[in-house]
Amino acid sequence: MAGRSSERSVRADAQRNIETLVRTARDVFATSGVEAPMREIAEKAGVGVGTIYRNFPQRSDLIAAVFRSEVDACADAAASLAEAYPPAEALDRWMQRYVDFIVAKRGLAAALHSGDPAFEALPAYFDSRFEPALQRLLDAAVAAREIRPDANPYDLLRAVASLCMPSSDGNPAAARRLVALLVDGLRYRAAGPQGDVGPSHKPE
Amino acid sequence: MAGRSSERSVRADAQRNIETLVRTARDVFATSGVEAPMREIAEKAGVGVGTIYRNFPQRSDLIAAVFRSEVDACADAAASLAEAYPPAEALDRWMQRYVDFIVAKRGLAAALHSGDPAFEALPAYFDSRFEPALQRLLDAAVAAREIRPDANPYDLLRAVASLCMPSSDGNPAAARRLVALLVDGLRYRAAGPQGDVGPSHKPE
DNA sequence: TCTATATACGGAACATTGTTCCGCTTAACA
DNA sequence: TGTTAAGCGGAACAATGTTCCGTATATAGA
Repeated sequence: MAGRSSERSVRADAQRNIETLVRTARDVFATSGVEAPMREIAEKAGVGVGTIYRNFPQRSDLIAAVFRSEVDACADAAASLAEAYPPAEALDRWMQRYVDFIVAKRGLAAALHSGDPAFEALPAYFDSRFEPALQRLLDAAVAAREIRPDANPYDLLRAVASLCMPSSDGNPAAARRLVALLVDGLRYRAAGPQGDVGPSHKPE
Repeated sequence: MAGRSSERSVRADAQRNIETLVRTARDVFATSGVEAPMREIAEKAGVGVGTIYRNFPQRSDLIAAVFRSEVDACADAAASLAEAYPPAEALDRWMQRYVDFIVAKRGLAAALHSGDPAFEALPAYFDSRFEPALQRLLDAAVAAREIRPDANPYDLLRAVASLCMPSSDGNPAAARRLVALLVDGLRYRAAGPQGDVGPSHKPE
């Protein structure tokens, strides 16, 4: 489990299976919900259930792995977007990407509150990946004088998540519009006076 | 389910069993979590599983019934408290009662987002019971000039629920303190200028 | 390249739990 | 008190999480 420096390195087929399983589980969860049977995932991945349990001792471990992998994918998108677009546009696009993540993973998010110990560390992981990613986008946009300087990633992430929660039931489009509005509010042109437009962290 | 005026009235033992089951299920859910086996509930209630399924065709129906019953208990407490205490104190006490409800029913609340059709109507029921109950407490306190007039029940209920969400993981005491602070903020003495202290509904 | 062996695999078997079914019991009414 | 239908208990069934073990194979070393 630890490094590859132990007696024998991890077998290549095992590594392949782990990756295939996480990818397949992601798709199955998206299609059939997070309560999909393990057998179905095993079958779609072309492995036996034993293989799943070898790598993910509990069902919740597989769910957690999918969640982590999706967090990674979304967080990594920040760097790609930052390279491909001007700061403000990269920020816009990443926010929409983040909305997609929140909406798509609502089912998983509900499972997180189930009290299963396998999920304990996930909120911290969420923050540890998303806050730095967003911070970098914000910094770049501020440096380019494209947005107001007084927004912090923690509040923004939570504000967007909150905006998505109620509306994601019906139409994701509504959530996207709300978030677009919020991000627009960060821009200089939208805030003549330094009003309380963007969500900023106020201790007290 | 409807009235007692149909052919034969509901048999007394059936009625008794329904009530016992809801009460027992509430206790079992509180102790063993909302995923407790039906058999355990049946056993603790002293009935067979068949009896449960006669009255609650699906597991989720029993959960919904427990939720509704707890909402009722909490909402009804408002009237009792209004009779027993001066308006502002009744409000205080009911808010703490509501905190207890939110904290205790977090497990159920997570289940509500599972997409099960049996839970579809519960949020609406939640509002339909709590908003009028709190509205009455607020009106009384406003009439007695004990609190600011510009708070609405919808925002207050949601604000308190939000306050409880993160902190309820560790210690309910923290949630209670936060809510106490919030309710204190409603009082006249805490708000010299008409600042934005209490949560008030701002369209826009 | 070939062999030894620990690693990993597949899937049947087991355990737990939601749900159904049906023969028996009993409350309600005349 | 007898009739009847509602209600009851719990065995049986079905679905699903998890374990186990005989078999297959990737890897290291000769």
